[in-house]
Amino acid sequence: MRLAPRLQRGGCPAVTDPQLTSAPPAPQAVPDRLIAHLDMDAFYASVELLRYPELQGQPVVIGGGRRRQPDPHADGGEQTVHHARLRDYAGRGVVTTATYAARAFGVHSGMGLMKAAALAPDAILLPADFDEYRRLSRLFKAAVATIAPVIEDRGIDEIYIDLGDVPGARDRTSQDPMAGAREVASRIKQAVREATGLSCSIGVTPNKLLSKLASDLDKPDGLTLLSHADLPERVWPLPASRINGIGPKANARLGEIGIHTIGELAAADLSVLVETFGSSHGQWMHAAAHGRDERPVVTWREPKSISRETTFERDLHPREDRALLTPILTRLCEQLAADLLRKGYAGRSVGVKLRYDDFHIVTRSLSLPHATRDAALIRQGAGRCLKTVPLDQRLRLIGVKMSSLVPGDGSAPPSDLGPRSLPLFDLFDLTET
DNA sequence: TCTGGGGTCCTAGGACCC
DNA sequence: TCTGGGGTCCTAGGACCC
Repeated sequence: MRLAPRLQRGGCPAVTDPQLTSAPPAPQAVPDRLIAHLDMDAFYASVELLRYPELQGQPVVIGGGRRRQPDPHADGGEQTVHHARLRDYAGRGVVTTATYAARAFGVHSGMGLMKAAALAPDAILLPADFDEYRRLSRLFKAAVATIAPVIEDRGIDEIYIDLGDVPGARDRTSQDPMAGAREVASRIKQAVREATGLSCSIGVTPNKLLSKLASDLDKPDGLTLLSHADLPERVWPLPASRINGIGPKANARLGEIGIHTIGELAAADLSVLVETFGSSHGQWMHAAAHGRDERPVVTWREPKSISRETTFERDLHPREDRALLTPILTRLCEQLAADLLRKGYAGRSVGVKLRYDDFHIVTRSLSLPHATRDAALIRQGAGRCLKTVPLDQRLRLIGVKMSSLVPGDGSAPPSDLGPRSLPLFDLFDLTET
């Protein structure tokens, strides 16, 4: 069951429960928040178009292989590059991103490349270059930070920005109460363009949920401002699946009870939603459809887990292909150990993940006595996990994960590893046990 | 011509402790 | 011997997101 994103009370130091205060706070005294969501337009594909401007306007798909062609411009750029066509692809890759020209053929992120090739055989296929995408990601985020420093990272190509304390963002004119926010968002778009040569789309609303929706309303290169008053006209006609957190499963169940749009979800009987999705998820959905979301912009969180996984070029049998599987697993553990070292964490829990040829997934994990980032100990733990898993069916993927992360190398004495090992005194327990 | 890799959060049952 | 409840940790699975 999907999370019901918690509707937290955002950043209020003194949480005021109306039932506990003598005078309820005046609604006008609490100013609306001003939250932006910024989404880079077809990010990976647009980065590739910077590198290969001659592909501008053509259908281009990013995805698949790990090989990268030599940079045609590195040696003076005179020779013409011969790009791979989608029709020549054979393998198990998926579309990571597609240019808008390729999307016109029905190609979209997550689609198998073989299927995409059937739709757009002449599209150019480029392998992903994550180092370059990360470089431009840092550039655009740094550019935003010069104007609005309160930023929540949501991955390589999108962020939330709290505009609340940005000078001028709350300025209003008689015609436009959002004039200040509009001006600040325009400056942010301009700064991103100057720093990277790329366009982005921004939504500005009172909360993250609506801003995420709004940034998608006018893509590419859009700027959309919404208030709660705009809900009936701009948001309620949209499909329920546009709400961040309503995925394919929840959407299908909504369809079964006759709910297709956000407006229908907003009008739905709360008790029916709670009955269908459970108390927490049902109430969250109802609140979301009414545009209510108190989550704060979070500028930093500790990572919860770090993992490595790989899909094989062909399905492997756990026993027959043991000679192939063993070094793959060992290598994943070594990469994971290196990731932990680089990021400065050790983990107390080791887990493995297997995807069988029928796509069924099995996971196993175990807790270690001490946190570690040692490849050999990770490998040992993964081996123990594998002993408890069915191994009579071909595998498509194998993965290793460390969780229960602690900062450092895991060498701290056990007494520093957590509350479990600290003496606990119960002041109210006067009995001897 | 099936469907990558790296994450987060939630649920739920059982163990174990008080 | 049974009754009773609350809390935390561990583990497995699943939905969802970028």
